[in-house]
Amino acid sequence: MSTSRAKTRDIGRGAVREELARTAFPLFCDRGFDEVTFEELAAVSGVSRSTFLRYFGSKEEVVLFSFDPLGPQMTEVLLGRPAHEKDWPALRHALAPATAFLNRDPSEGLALLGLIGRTPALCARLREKQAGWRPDLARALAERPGARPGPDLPRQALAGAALECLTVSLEHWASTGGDTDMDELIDDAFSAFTD
Amino acid sequence: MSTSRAKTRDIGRGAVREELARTAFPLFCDRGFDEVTFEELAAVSGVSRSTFLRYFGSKEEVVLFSFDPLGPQMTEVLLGRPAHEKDWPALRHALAPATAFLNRDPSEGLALLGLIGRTPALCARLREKQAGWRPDLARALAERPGARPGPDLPRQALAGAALECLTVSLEHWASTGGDTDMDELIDDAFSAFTD
DNA sequence: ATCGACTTTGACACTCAGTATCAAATAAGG
DNA sequence: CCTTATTTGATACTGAGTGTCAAAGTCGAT
Repeated sequence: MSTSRAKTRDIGRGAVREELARTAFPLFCDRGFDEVTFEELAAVSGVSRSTFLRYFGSKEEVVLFSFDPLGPQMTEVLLGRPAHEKDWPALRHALAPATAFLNRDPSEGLALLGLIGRTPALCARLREKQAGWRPDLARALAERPGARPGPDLPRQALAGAALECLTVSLEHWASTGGDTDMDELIDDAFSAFTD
Repeated sequence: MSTSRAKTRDIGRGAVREELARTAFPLFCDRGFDEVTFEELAAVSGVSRSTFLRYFGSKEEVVLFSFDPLGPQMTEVLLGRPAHEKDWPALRHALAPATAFLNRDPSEGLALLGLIGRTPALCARLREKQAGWRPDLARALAERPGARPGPDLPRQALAGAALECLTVSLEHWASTGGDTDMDELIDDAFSAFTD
């Protein structure tokens, strides 16, 4: 069947992307994102420049594609929160996939955030990704069980603010070397709106 | 004196930038940001490609440099708010320079936001700029008259949320063709956190 | 008005990201 | 084994952004 062939192909593609990104990451950290060319990445990975470029639409994607699943995951968590829970606490719980992703291997998460933080191009692209998650979270807020109908704008604002809380918390977490608990930081950021 | 010479030089530089950007803007709107090259911009403006590039570090700057004053302006407004005013309302007032900038000529503001909205590279860069304003706003929150000392994170979160309210409001304003009042939209976004 | 120091300009060359094309290699299915 | 679809790598190209240099322009001082 053609759909199953396509499916296995995508799985293989994903695995290759992960492998290529894994070999590329140390180079970025050592020499700086801007100082590494596709040619070197290809050489280190043992494929041609053409092939490397076919797996990643841009150099930024090599670093940031691993964030892609977070948007859908956060949306799913949000939709699964109980009906009686208020929007703001529900959004707080929806950030769990992000913290889980970075806490899986904290030292690597730290290296990743550090690299992004000192590379403007990566900051910009990650923010772009986050901005793409916001409408989905807002829609999930509208569709959650027990949601009251109303205008869209406040939900967009809440979703955007929640993601911004995540951003500032991660920034602070990375700047302190990861020795504070990430979830406590996010709680602090969130509580700025409730007390 | 060398400082006054330098000052007049910077004024001249700013005027040239404004002029170059003015002639470039219609081209971007007509043909799309990515389809216009520096060579064409230079040709239309009557300067060489080299000169054009010396005035703008990147093509995105040609469109976005006009947002640069907003950060300092918003910070200044925030610092001038009365001591008894709570942080959130004060931040609401601090967004005034942004609305003023776009409402000065609404149809041009609409064209500007439209161009940005349909150009991912411009979205990303503008978000980068906004992200740069956030720490300044947070610092202003800490330094405003009557500020209570405390951890930095909540202030960063508040400042980031305020800017996000601005973003979603402008997005909504642009998507509805500018026929709703911008300040009412921002009020709606802000009130999502107070009711 | 002319000189001399400084700045701006434009021409040129260069690196690298990203796109497109095509032929050879390779894998999968019958 | 053969056919067909996919992947790969080689090559060439456009355009962004950087750097250098010599010519042109600016401005103050004499």
